[in-house]
Amino acid sequence: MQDTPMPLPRSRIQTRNREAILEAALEVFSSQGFRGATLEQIAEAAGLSKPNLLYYFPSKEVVHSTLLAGLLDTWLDPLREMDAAGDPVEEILGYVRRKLDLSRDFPRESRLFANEILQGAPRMRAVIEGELKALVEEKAAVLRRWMEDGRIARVEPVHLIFSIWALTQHYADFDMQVRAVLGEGHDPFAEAGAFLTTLYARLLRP
Amino acid sequence: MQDTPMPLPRSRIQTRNREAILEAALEVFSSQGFRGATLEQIAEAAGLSKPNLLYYFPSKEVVHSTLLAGLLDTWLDPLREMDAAGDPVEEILGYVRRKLDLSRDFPRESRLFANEILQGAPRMRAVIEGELKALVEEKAAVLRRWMEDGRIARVEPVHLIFSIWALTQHYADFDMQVRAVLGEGHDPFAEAGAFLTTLYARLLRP
DNA sequence: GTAGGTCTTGACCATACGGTCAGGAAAAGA
DNA sequence: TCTTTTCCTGACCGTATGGTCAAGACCTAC
Repeated sequence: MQDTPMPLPRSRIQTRNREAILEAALEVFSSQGFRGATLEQIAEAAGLSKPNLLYYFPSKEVVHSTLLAGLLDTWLDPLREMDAAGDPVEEILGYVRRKLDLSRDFPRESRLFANEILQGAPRMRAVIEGELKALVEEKAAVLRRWMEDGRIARVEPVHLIFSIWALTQHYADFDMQVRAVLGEGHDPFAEAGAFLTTLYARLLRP
Repeated sequence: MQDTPMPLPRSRIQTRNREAILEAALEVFSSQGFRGATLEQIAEAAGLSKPNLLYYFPSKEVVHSTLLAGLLDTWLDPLREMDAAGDPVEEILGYVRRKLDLSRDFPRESRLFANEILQGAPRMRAVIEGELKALVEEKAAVLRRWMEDGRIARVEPVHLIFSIWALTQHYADFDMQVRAVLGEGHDPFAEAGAFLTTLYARLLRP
């Protein structure tokens, strides 16, 4: 259920194959969900046989958990970077920008995460109730301070953060729908960037 | 793959059992995804045996498709109701309100839909590229008109609609995360209602 | 009541899937 | 080179799952 905590030494082959497996698993899990994915599919996408995959990871569960574990930090970093000492509107717009960039550059990771939460986060509950919640509370306090100082408009800070998650992740998770509705000749992420900048500038103007 | 178009006569038992199956299937599919759900689970939740379930529906696929088919209209109705003749801000806020009510009252339907889009909408592509796209274009034209008449601020209309989808559906699809971060003693949907009203009022003020 | 249709089920089937294992191929070390 | 360790695979196993079927229970109309 858990990878060895000790960073056991890894040969070049180990490193290469473990990476190939995780890359392939990301592709398959994010587009098929945990139960929808098969070890066969993952192994093939990684250019290995199924037993060989199971030589590097003891079970399907562990592959999935490893992927999720590596994800959260990347996902939270943009929020961590929001600096209480900076200019409020710039800091928030910067956060929106960085989060949208993640959606554009790592849509599979976003969908993997979405899949997990949709199913009730059976494998991430602890992390969400711990690390994630703590970070949100910390940053909500920063936002509240800015509001009290009259530097941005007053809105419920936690829901402000939710709105940023919802709006940015939508473009990764619902990519198919977004592109279908927009039709050809659009750059969803560029347009989203412009739209979201306007939206938050207007919302936050004191 | 498709239900009989003819509304064939149904006995009371047929009606009751088909309904029980669809209700149970909604519960299971929305929380486990298509492949994660088993006929056994659905049958049990419906109070039937597996072969009996298969007496009413020829396959798992058909149960799922039937569910999806019945969904889209409910999902699109709030947008359809947005009236070009009404007051712009009121109409848009009314749409947001109705969509948020759907998220609150039919979260399972929202998650079923989200699951489907996440996997690339293999069973809904046609409908999204047809009906959904057409409706969005129609309403985007209404919004654009309102902008040209100076009755609401100028923003990209289609992305405005996307933002409403993203923000309202987030509270259904990511319910688990929202509640975990908010902690006890919160009413996510009530708070979301207040937040979204403020957000769109400020965004749209001419 | 009873004949004819509707509904229900236990037993069964084929396949897919996660996972194991014994042994061979390939590297790495001596 | 020879030995040891790491890597890889074909064949296999047990279980879960979607789906079938023959036969019986239950309704309902006459």
